[in-house]
Amino acid sequence: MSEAAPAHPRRRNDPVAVRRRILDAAADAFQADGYHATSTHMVMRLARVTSGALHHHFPTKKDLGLAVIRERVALAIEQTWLQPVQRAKSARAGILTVFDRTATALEQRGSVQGCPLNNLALELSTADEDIQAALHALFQYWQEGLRERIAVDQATGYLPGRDADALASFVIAAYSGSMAMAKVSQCAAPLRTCATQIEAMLATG
Amino acid sequence: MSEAAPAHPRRRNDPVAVRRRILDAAADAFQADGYHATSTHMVMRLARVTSGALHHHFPTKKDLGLAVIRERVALAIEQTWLQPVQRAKSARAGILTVFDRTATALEQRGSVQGCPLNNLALELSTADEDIQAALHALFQYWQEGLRERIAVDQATGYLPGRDADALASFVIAAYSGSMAMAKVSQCAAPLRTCATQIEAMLATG
DNA sequence: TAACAAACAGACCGGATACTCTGTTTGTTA
DNA sequence: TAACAAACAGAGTATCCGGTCTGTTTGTTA
Repeated sequence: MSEAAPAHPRRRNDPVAVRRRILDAAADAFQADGYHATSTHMVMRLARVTSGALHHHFPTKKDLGLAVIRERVALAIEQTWLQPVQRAKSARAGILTVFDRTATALEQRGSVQGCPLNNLALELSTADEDIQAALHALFQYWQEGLRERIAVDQATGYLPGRDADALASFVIAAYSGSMAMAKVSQCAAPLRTCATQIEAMLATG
Repeated sequence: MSEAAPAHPRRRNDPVAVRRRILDAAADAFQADGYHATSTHMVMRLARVTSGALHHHFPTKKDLGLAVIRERVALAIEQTWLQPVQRAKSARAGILTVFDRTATALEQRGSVQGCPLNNLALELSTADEDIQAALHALFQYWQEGLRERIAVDQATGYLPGRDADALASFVIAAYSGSMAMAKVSQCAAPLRTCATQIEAMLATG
């Protein structure tokens, strides 16, 4: 009477939406404060859900962590790395675009929280086998996406060199490391420096 | 009667030795499990000290963390990076030696715990101002040591290029990032790959 | 419409965690 | 030798944290 039913009738609180709220809140909190420093109570508050709801969707904190890695961190890599690199006119241009976008975003944001994958990777990869496996899979996904694009450019003559996989690994390492330095120094300079070096490297081959 | 007094008489339990034991235990535990995942109780057990002793030397866990960063992690950087690079016949040779030694050590060790500075940096640099400052100072110390050596090589013609500081920053970023990847993949391959790329880079300039 | 299960709400709990506090030994100093 | 403080020993505590458990609403299905 007071509320109109949606076109496709659903439960009062859409469980999919609740699950998404929890995942968003957890991803934000893990990114800002780290996994261990984030309490489930904090996630409940941020997502505006009760303990019952949280544990209905994610029985344990580890389940929540795994879901964040597989559904949020993976998405971040897809969107900030793989898609730009695939859509750019060259692997080199794509990589430099990602560095530039990231640095610019950090400068505008004011604070640097770092790369979500690296943050969780360094904190958790030695703690739990399942989480380590999930993180490892993401790094491989990242590297494989980059490798493919580099291989395309090499085939069409845009890039010299031979070992596309090594180059992909190196680019990811340089990005991860410069993000770590940016986080500690709270400025984007290490990222810009890194981009310049990689630019020169991909030019001379 | 049952115990002989030392040459220079001291208290029964040398407080300096106790402090060192605590610091060693904490450094190991932080490196293996991370700061938040390590409880003060665990540090007490590993160092074989009581709560009274621990809190006498380090009133809070944060004090302990700061001391580990300033007295243990700094030492690690000095010993594994700065000294080898300074003593090598060239910056390039020194850098490659460090990569090779690290990779070899990891291969022999079987497990990869990562770079202690990076581990703590990504976990804590956004959490506490004092700790962030200590970590930042260490990165600068590292970068400055590398920069000096690179500048020397450039002056004597061993290395081309101009911006020694940018190069130092890049090398540290690449090392940090490849250590992160090594930790997640639990193998030294990313380090070896990274070393090869840097070798080529420093050769062609 | 009766049975059933998904989706919570929210009180409750055992254990852990960082830290405190009091007492005691021991070396130093006045 | 008396006073004092460093260097603990170890019991105790407030708080928090992840997780459980029971009850209730609500949509679906037979």
